[in-house]
Amino acid sequence: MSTIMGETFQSLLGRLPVTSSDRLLLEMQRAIVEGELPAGSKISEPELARKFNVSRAPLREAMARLERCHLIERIPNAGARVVKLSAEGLQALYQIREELEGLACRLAAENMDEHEIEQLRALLDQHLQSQRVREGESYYQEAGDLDFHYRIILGSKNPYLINMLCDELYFLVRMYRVQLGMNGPRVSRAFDEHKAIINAIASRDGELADLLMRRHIAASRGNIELKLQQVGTQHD
Amino acid sequence: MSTIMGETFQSLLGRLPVTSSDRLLLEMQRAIVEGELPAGSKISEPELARKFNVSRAPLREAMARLERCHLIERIPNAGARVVKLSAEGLQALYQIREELEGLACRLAAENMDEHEIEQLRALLDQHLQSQRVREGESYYQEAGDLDFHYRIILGSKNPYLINMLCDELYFLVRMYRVQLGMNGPRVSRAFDEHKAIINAIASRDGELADLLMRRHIAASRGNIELKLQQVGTQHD
DNA sequence: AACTGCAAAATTGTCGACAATTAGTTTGAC
DNA sequence: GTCAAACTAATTGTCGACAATTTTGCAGTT
Repeated sequence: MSTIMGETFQSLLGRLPVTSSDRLLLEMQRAIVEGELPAGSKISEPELARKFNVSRAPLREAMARLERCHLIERIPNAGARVVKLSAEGLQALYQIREELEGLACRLAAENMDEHEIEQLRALLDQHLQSQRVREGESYYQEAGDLDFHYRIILGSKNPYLINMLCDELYFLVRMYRVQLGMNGPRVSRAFDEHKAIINAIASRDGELADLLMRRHIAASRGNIELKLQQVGTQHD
Repeated sequence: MSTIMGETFQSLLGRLPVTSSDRLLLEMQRAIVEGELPAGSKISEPELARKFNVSRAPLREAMARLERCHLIERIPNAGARVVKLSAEGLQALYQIREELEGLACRLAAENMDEHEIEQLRALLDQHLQSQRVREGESYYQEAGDLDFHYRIILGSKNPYLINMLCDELYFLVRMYRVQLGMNGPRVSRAFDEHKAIINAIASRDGELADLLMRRHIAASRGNIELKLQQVGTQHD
């Protein structure tokens, strides 16, 4: 239904970005996730409206959607700020991720059809090749990993779950990953974990898939937590 | 920073409804939950704007927030419709509720302080008295039950979890409950389950509290599913 | 020097009108 | 008679300006 430019990023719930508000949302999401708009920085509506050459109406709508995915925080009559990354935030976010993606795995084991599972396997093989090419490189893996998680979440066939994870939580997850990176031995280990999860789903063992996904996410959290400590909490 | 007038009613994520958009949101939430705006009915922006004597700007913002809590569904250029209740929707919603509220219980057992637990106990006693007065009556219980769940969710101290459950999912839950009712022997049984959950939290047994809450929600789902079958799926 | 009150600036919230798409319908040609 | 194309109508999306609050800075007083 989408696949707009080869890149199958399910950015906007399946519909392609045509309106000004959509483009603004994508651009600002990217800018925040990649740190171009620094964490904690204040966002001025008139200023950004000028910068992007649009009126405040679509900008406000985009900001409402940014707030929805927790990338900005609005204080009623004092403006909006880009969210700050923190150890507490990471923990709170990943607590929910463990729970919801575990559920997604369990449901995916029940609801994904054989064809979807086969596609998921193909995706993993493709990642393994890529990994072999660039050893320990993290960036492409970052997108690939998300793509893997995306497909499982979609495979759960639960619309609320899909909405929550893909549209609300994942941009924050990406923000932590992009700004704190994922590399080292964790990369290849993640592949193995992915493989195990697929196997569990393919054998329709929802309980096992659930457990493996929780562990996978917990390990990922541990890795990011480490980075966060190294950098120190990013204060203003 | 907040706590503007002593009353810390968490109605709108902590801030009290002052703006037109806020009032619209509350009014439309109520109208949809109570069925005044029928499920599946089309929502016309100009029409509603006239009806509420406001411009389309705050109305659109309110509708964006209604979409966020799944009370309406927007099709890109074809208008918005009030969501329809269905057995599939109920199942999908309660799958997530079980997971997230189970987590909330586990976290509440860790993070609620003694004072909060004491207040929760007082709330339950208050409900028992009310119940004794009006036997089997469901409506007051409806609000009371939500209040109970609310406090536990808040007790989890996880902001993302609080946001998801209290601001996004609970209006739909209320819609199912209000339109399909909860009565009969389920009412008094729910009280006992609440009591058991509190006890688990008070004894800091997060695992047990988690389990009990999942069962409690599963039972509630079974009850509503029954009603849904009796009424038949509400088509247009 | 500190506090109170007022004023000015900035910001958010709201309005009415316009523009761009899209759906539905009518009309025309084959 | 059926298909197609254009026209009409309705809806959504966008704009620039205005209104209402809130914050900030300044002045005057104690």
